[in-house]
This record gives sequence, structure tokens and C-alpha cells, in this order.
Amino acid sequence: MAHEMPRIYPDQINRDLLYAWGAVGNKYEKGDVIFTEGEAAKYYFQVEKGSVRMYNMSHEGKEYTQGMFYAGQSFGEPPLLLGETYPAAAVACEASVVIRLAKNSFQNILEEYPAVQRTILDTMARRAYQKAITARDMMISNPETRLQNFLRQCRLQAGNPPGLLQIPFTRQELAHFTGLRVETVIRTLSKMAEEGKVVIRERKLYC
Amino acid sequence: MAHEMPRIYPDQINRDLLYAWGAVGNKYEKGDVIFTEGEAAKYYFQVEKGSVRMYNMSHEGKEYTQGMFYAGQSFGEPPLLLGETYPAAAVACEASVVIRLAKNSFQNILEEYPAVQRTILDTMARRAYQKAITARDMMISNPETRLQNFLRQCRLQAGNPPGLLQIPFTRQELAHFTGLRVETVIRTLSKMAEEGKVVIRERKLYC
DNA sequence: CGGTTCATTGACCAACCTCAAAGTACGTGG
DNA sequence: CCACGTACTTTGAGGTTGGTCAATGAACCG
Repeated sequence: MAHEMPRIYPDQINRDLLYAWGAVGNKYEKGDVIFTEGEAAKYYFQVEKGSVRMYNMSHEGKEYTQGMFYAGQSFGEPPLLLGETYPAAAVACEASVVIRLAKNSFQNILEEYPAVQRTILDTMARRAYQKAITARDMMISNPETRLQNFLRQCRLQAGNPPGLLQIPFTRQELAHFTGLRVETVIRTLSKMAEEGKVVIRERKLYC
Repeated sequence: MAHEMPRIYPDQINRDLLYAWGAVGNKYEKGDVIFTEGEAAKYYFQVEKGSVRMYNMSHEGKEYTQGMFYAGQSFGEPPLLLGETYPAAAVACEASVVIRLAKNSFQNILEEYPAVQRTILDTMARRAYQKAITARDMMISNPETRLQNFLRQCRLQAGNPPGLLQIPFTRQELAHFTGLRVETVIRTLSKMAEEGKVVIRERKLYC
């Protein structure tokens, strides 16, 4: 599925700089695996085109989406910086192009360009900040609040436009983001629609 | 309560450097508030002595501990770097001393000392990484697995010593860390003790 | 038209939470 | 040393929420 999310951020690291340091762009089809949970981190990744999903899956088949990444955004840096393994898997959500740079070159760029290091620092801070908020919502909130918070994040990601925004996710995808079941998402959204908190028209969700 | 956690990390930023840039050390008694949820971030904080807890509380009184910070560790940087408000409150867990540095000075240090910026970068990466793991555990796991994962984190924090490690938290505190209720923690730990997964002697927990 | 994916609904159930009560440890002050 | 207060732990009974399972309906697409 192609998630229509606007490209509101510039490239995390300038693509020409990446290529100059030996990065290569790889094509992925929908569903292709970029890396798996538990694998050692060896590359810096940056989405050039398309979208990427990071997620966990439990033994019993439960699934949790850690995050979505769109054109210009990088992903998987924390374990790369720390020399750890990936805490989640990454797959392409649609036909995508992802730039890949070897760990050594990435470290060299960070040393060479303090401004880039500062960009990555802010990105990591943003990542930690978002996750703290998500954790708070997940731990102390009911399904309605969890959905509402996720939808708010969606609006922010989309640049908080005036008027109704169509949410580009299926009920199942919303379930994976919020850690709920499809049926719970559906029932909660129906209730919220009745109460005017969201709008459902022809099965499409707006907020 | 004084949490006996070994000081295994050196100061995040050298304290003399902090003082040279105008930082001051503040004393807090047990329970004193350092900052509250929703407040604008204005300072860099680093624990000099004692321990600090960051946590969220819901309207219905549910509580979630985002993290504990001990001597040498900094906290609350993400919103400071991003110009956001605090996503959680911070309180002293015991009589503590916390070094405080104004935001401007902190930014100046980062620009002036790339090595310090790199340290903070690694810390932010570590923070994001830990939170990704925590989120995974919370979303897709049952109480036993959640507790087990938390206890594993405790062991890692303590330097993964050989033999049994006494866990320096009450049942209620474990509940706050894992998002469970006291009673659920107690019942789950009892079951785990029966199965030899943890040891309970005189109400104290070891693993 | 047939197949696939997504959305929806209802009945049922179990895990975890809630509430209430009581037991245990520990420190303090008389 | 004892009495008391406080904080922590434990147990049981019962309730609710959200998950599970099964079936059906709607949209989409080649």
C-alpha cells in the first residue's frame, strides 16, 4: 500500500554527500525486507523514494509498528551508533528506493561534518521524545485515547493542515500502530464517529 | 527510598566543565519536584548525587515510570534540544544533588566541543534504542515477559554481575515500570518464583 | 466474474484490574 | 523494650475491558 504522506522534511543527510562517500541506492518492492530484528547494524539507511515500516512481531503473531519512514528520512541509526542489533525489522511498504551507506563512512561523515552530527543528534532526540510520548500513551491510556493520540501525530506529520485530513492507514494498520486489535479499533472509531470526534465516510477515516 | 544502583558510567559531561560554563548544583529532598510534565525545557540536568525518577500520571491516577537516573547521568535533554515541553515529570527519589545548566550554555558547549556533542548523540541513541525495546515488550508481551524483560534491564544496568542480584525496587515500583498493577506484579512474581525463574527470600526479590 | 483484501458485527471469554481486608516488616518515640 | 504508625506485601472475590473466534458484507481489481 502506498501511504500518501507529504515530504515535509528535507533529506536527513544530503544525498550527494552520501553518494560522494560511497553510498548506493537500492530498490525494494512492496514487502521486501531491508533488515530483520536481531541482525547486526552495518549501514546507515535513508529513504530516497517510497516508504519503510519498522515493526516487531511476537511468537503468537501479535504485531507492533514502531514507526514509518518516508522520503528524506533516515532509520535504524540508534543500533548503528551503539554497535547493537536491530530491535525491530524494516520492510518496504511500496516500491521504494533506499540509500545505504557503510557504517565506517557514516562515522567518518559525523566526524568530518559537525553540522551533520548536529542534525543526527536532533533526529535522535526527536526519536527519543516521540517514543517517550508514545510509551506514556500506551501505558496509561484506554483505546480511545491511544487512537486519538496517534491521529494527532498523523496530523502533525502531515503539517497540521486546516480542515479534515484523510488518514492513509487501514484499520489493521492502525491496530498495529496502537497495539490494539482490528475489532477494537473498528468499534472504538465507530463510537468516536458517533460522538463527532472523527469522521467516517465510505469507510474512509478523517480527522 | 534510596535505590542502590552502582555508578557504572562516568559523568555525562565533566562536572568542572559544566561549572566553568555557569552551572549550579541544587539540592533536592526525597520527593522534591525537579520539573513537571508540560513545562518548557530550560536547563540541562545532570545527577551529581542520588537518583531521579521521570514519570507520567494519568487523570485516573495510573502511573508510568519512564526512567531512573543515577549519579553521572543526564536527563530531560530531548525536549531541551528540540525546544519542546517535558513529556514527563521528574522528582528526586532520595536526597540528591542535581547540576543545572542554562539552555544557551548547553548549546554553546555542544558547538564548542564536538566530543561532548558526540557523547550526547550516543546517549540520545541509547535512549531511543532502549525505548524501542521497551515499547516492543509492552505492546506484544504478557505480564511475565514484561517483568522478565525489566529484570533483565536491571541486571544490565548493574553490569550483569554473576550470581543473584537483589532488585532494589518495591512491588509498587515494579508495577510503575511495567505498567501493571501491584497485585498483578505480586501474583506474577509468585508464580515465577515457584517456577524457579526468580528468587524471593524474606519478601526480597533476586534474579 | 472470481479472488483478494478490508471492514463490520455478534457472542463469548480470559486476563488483568478493582476493591476490600489482613498480614508483615520496620522505624520511632515514649 | 514495647506500642504504635507507616509502608509494603499478600490474598481473595468479583467485575470489565479488550481480545478471540466465526461469519458476513463491501470494495476493488484483473
